[in-house]
Amino acid sequence: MEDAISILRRCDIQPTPQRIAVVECVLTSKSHPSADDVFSGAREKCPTVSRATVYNTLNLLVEKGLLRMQTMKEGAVVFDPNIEKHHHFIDEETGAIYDIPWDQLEVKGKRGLNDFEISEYQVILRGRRKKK
Amino acid sequence: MEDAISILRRCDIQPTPQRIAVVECVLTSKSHPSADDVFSGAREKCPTVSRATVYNTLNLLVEKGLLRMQTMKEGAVVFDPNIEKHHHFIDEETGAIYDIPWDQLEVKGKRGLNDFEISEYQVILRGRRKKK
DNA sequence: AAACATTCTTGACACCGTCTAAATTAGTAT
DNA sequence: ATACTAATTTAGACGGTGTCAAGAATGTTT
Ligand SMILES: [Mn+2]
Ligand SMILES: [Mn+2]
Ligand SMILES: [Zn+2]
Ligand SMILES: [Zn+2]
Repeated sequence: MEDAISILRRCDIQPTPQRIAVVECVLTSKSHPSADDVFSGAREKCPTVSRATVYNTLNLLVEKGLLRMQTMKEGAVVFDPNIEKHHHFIDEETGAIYDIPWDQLEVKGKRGLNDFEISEYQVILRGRRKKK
Repeated sequence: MEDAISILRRCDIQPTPQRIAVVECVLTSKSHPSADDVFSGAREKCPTVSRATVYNTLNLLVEKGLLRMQTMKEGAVVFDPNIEKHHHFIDEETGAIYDIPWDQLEVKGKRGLNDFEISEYQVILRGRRKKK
């Protein structure tokens, strides 16, 4: 796993303790944390970090393409460290969001949408995860 | 087009002037209005209606299945009077949301998702609408 | 009219996300 | 090292969304 400082430097963002804490929280996450989740996590590594800095850093990471912002459930957007194209499954009971690999689903028929210039798309599935 | 009063009666909701105004605004809409859009519209028909009543009525209509709540853009959920299964295209420049008929897209490959019990799904496409 | 049930309005509240001004920090020049 | 400057962070205010509780209004029953 690449170092948080290296990641920030590679994107021309000065690595500060606050930003490092945010990066370590959000980029190592395998889930889809909200800004507040990241804030809580970053606080443990850097107890002085403020809410504004967390938001600023998250938005910066989105701008630089290290992170995707997704609006999939009401109440708050979530941040997705998985920047590869993929789909999502949302467990309606727990609220958990699962990544579905891109090649697991095939979407056909986009030829019919002549009026639209599609820059991206994804399938959003809802239901509940089978407990096995 | 069925009468707003008839719609409410059919769903065992007492038709009041406020609820009629909300229903007329949201169910005749061919777009995807936010709660605040509905509030503005309902105010014109019933200038005394309050924000709380608009929210209460919208939630009631969702419970009764006359309306779908969708979270597709950040900031506020939208309400969808089209309760048939369909997909959505979001114009990233204007924010407009367009319905894509269900049979215009085909999603295949759900066989691989054995761990998930899918109750619903939709494709969300983003881009910009071609001006022709 | 009086009592009751339903609905509506108002305003408070919690939360999300942005913004600004001031304070702190880091970097540079002398 | 000191002074100056630029970048960053912080704290709090702010506007917007959505919910809630208390009282007012409305409508129905006796
Ligand atoms: Mn979470
Ligand atoms: Mn709108
Ligand atoms: Zn994801
Ligand atoms: Zn729709």
